[in-house]
Amino acid sequence: MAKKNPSSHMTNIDNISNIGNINTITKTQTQRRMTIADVAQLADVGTMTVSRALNHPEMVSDALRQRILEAVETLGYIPNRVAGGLASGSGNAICVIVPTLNHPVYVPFLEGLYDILPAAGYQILLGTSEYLLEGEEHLVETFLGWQPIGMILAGVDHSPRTRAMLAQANVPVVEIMDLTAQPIDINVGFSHEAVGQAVGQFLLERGYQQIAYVGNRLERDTRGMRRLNGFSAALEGAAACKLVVLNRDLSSSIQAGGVLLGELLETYPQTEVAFFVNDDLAAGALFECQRRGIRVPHDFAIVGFNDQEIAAQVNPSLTSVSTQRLQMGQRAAELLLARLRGETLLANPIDTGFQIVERQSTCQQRSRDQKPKPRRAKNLNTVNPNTVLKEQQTHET
Amino acid sequence: MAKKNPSSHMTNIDNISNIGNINTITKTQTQRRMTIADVAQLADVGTMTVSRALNHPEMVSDALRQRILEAVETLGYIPNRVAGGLASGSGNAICVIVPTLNHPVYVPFLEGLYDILPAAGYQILLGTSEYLLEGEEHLVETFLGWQPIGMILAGVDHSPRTRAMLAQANVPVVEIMDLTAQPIDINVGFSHEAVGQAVGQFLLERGYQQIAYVGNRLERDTRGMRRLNGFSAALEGAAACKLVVLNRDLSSSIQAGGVLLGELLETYPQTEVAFFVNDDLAAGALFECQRRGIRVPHDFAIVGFNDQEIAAQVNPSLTSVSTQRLQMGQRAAELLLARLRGETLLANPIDTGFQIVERQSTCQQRSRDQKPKPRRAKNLNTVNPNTVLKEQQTHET
DNA sequence: TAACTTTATGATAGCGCTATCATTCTTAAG
DNA sequence: CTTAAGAATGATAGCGCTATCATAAAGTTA
Repeated sequence: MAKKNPSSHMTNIDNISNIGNINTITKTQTQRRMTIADVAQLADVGTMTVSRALNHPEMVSDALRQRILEAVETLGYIPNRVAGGLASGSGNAICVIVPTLNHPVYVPFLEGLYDILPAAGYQILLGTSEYLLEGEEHLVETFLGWQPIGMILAGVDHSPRTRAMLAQANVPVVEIMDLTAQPIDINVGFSHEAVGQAVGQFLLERGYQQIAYVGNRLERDTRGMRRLNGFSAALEGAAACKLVVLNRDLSSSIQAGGVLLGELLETYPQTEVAFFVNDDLAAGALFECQRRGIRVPHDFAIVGFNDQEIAAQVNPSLTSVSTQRLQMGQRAAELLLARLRGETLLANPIDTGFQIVERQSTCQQRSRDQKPKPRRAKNLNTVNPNTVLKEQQTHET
Repeated sequence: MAKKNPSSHMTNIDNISNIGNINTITKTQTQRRMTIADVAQLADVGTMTVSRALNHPEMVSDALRQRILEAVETLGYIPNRVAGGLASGSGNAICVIVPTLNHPVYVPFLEGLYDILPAAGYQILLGTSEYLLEGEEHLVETFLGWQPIGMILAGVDHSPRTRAMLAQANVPVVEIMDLTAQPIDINVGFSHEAVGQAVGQFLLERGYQQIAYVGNRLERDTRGMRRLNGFSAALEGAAACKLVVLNRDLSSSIQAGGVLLGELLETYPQTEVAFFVNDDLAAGALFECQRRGIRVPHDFAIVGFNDQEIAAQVNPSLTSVSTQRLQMGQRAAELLLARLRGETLLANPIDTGFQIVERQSTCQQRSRDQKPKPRRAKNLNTVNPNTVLKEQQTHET
């Protein structure tokens, strides 16, 4: 086959752009933005009446409200919330800090927030700390300048200055995705130690002994670290059991999973099962196994974390730990709103729990010498991946 | 094996929370937030000097600046940007509207923005339109109330009212992810028609005739629709060629890909290749093929869109169309900043182009009766997935 | 030394809005 | 018919900051 020209494409922009001389800086008329005074004048009322008509309609007579709304329409007036916030002494910004957007885990959580907070009239300011405490500190400082009425932080580890600023700002704070005995204020999450413990227990019960924990940038990933602690604690009891930890500095992703698997098998070829810090890594490891002809779970078993969609969909499907991410976001938002309304929070550190979802990438009973046939993966997609019991039944064939 | 108790875990919250009577509403001292006046008083200067010391340090003598910074430190003063923005007449918010966070495509794009804009001192307000023009309209209205100095919108389709509001607000606008002949202002993206065209051409060249386009919520997905238009146009020329379109209302995801594949094969069993609206769907279809024992690409070929990481990592790897998402975000941010600085933009509709990345899920030359052996997928992960030519060489064996 | 810059600082007046209180106009009660 | 109570509206004074101009202090030139 002849070498093809590289399939790179650019539309002919000339054809598209030579429509007119748009796009130079021809924003001519610097028309003043409409203010509440303009509306008041047009409707022949005072500014306060306009303000009321928009914010407390019930306080204004029908006739005037009608006239005012017409004026608003005519002028295309949009209230300046910055000024409004300043005048009323309380803005409506809620600041949210997550480690990264790059990891699909934070997305459902954010969705939970975006479902609720904007609908309640609040504006979300989002920032990413890149897993750095200093990043978080800097964001908190910046965000506080926006006079937020609430803050939502992923994680319970914060620099002292972060804590100091939050304390002084006197703003409701929700810490999320993790559980701590000393929350700053509100705390919604689950215990990562407990996850590690449970998975360790789970693997022991299934007869695994040569066990690996595979992470990525664990120095920064305090939650991954905490799972490791629980994991390691669970395995400590078992005498025959050996735990190795592999940790590298790759940008966490599917491909990294493949790379890490390669390293793991080179360094510790006797490893029977690996618990990965997330499902992307686990999936990457699985794909690499497929390429190398390693049978999963027979030759090598895989456990992921987060129960992302990919875990349920690959073949063999991945055993993982499901967490209530959307729910965490929603609960965080609800609790914050409740606090803003001045309500007393009954239970505070809220444990949203987790579930080990057992799928095909781990054996139900590891038998050291026997060679069980790989399981058929047929019709898995008709099984609702959200129901643990069903999925477990699948394995009971 | 005995039925295990469902592996659901909750940490004992009582153990954790009964540390003290934190967490009732015990935010006692409603200490007034520090203002610039407090700093001025402590440093024994005027408020303007404080303002200058913080915003234009070079205008203040060393001695005073020193004293002021100390006072700031002592009081833990954080400037109120809301008030500052109001006073100076120009805020520093930049509003960004994307269809969803749920789709990994928008994440690298947002990263591009978050790389550049906050570093330049701007605050990003992010909103999701959920693929609805009314959603976008509502967000634009809300956002304009924050007196943004710039807006970045995904897509070039907007409701008339959205356009009107943007026009009246007189704010620089960047439309992104798509290309149009009539941009509102700045436009960075690529042509989805051209993508469809190119993929159609690509498949024809490889000898495919029974071709499907598989989408999800195409009514809303104007860009997917536009790719379909280009695709269909490209196939129109070929006489023997038949195009079927499958479109459902599922929440786009890997699982949906499997479902859609099932439907496609039931309804049009003779289909040879399907072009999916995104890689998640394509991957889901691939996994379903694996479960059904359908050989890809021999029995059925798959083309995805977006060149997400999963496309390169699954086995067989997926042919897809790569787009410059991170770059689009960065360019958008840069162009917006340039415009804010008052610079003239040379080229305006900027076409960031695209590339068809040929991988293992499509045959290089479809031979209707011959049965080529499935290709080995070995060592694919040593190939840099960002380099098209290398990947194509892989196929030239 | 007078006249003129230059540099550093402060006083003042808003930015666009809303909280508050005063005023007017109704309506009900005595 | 008077008075009290309520409902609707407006005038005013800030919210915390910065633009602007005025002022004071210091340096420069002839």
